[in-house]
Amino acid sequence: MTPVAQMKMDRRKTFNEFISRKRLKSTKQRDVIFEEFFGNYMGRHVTVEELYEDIKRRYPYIGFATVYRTLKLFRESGIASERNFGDGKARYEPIRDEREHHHHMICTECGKIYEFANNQVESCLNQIAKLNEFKLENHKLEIYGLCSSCRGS
Amino acid sequence: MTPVAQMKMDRRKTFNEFISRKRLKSTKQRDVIFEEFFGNYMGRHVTVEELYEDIKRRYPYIGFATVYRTLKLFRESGIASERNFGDGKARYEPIRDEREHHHHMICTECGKIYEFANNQVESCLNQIAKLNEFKLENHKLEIYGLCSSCRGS
DNA sequence: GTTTATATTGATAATACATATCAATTTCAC
DNA sequence: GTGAAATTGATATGTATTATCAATATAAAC
Repeated sequence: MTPVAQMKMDRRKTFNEFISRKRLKSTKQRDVIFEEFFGNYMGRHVTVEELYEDIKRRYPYIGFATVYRTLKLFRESGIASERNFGDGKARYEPIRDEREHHHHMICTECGKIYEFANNQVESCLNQIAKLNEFKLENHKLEIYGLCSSCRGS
Repeated sequence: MTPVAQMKMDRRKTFNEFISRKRLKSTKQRDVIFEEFFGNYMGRHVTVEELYEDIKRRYPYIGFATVYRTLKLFRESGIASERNFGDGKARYEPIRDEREHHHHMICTECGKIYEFANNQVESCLNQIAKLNEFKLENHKLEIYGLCSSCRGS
């Protein structure tokens, strides 16, 4: 099994456990959205609108609000993260590795989103939190600027 | 002159230069909003609504849209920064020292916002940008978690 | 100082993203 | 299978922000 397939299975397991722990129900719609999200949007940052449009083509019976609600469930269950890069739209991203936090560089010219991870930053943040007696739950780090392609023009 | 008063004067100068460079006009409303923002909101993170309500008490003739537009001008001219801490409302903050970037810790329980600055993080980010041939324009870092008061309860 | 071109203002309409509502339907524990 | 409870999709509502526009204020030209 490929690592990606393995990961997807892990997320499915996590989500199923979440569903049963919270006494929720598993539905066809949630299955479809899960498959689409974890099948086609790995490493990407999809808006609700985009995911909905994508799903609607093959599953026209699935409603807009359901996509919203389901992505929120993904977030609550810890298998997806929600981001906001300043354009007013929430973006969702499948979580690949829950241990290694990664961050984003957003090109202000072309809008492309690059990812990076850095251990030194992580340990800095842990230290800062500790120093301030702050119990770190989550953190977000974004770099805005010009990517190598756009800085030339 | 106190450092704060000096800083305020510097920002005023920057803003006036911005105004004349862009062939905009200086108005009573912009003066009032400047005074209020740089007088009472240093080190704070005010929403447009809050600032508007505050100003309206003494200057009822100043409209909502004007406060919006003016804060946007402050941001464009580089004397204020805009933040979004996930509650859907933009928050504005006077820029005190343009050299030293600072960041925020947000308590998910009481909503209180703490600030911190860290040289090591800054140099890390510069390095990361350099490594990726990214021209760094701006960056945002937020830590979410429980503050020392809230983590006990 | 007067004229004139242009920016600004405030009230409000419009937009956009997100959430709430609710009757019909589906799921699942029994 | 039955019934309680969750879910769904369509749509209404809410909330933050932006656009519109006639009236007004500003500043440059004269």
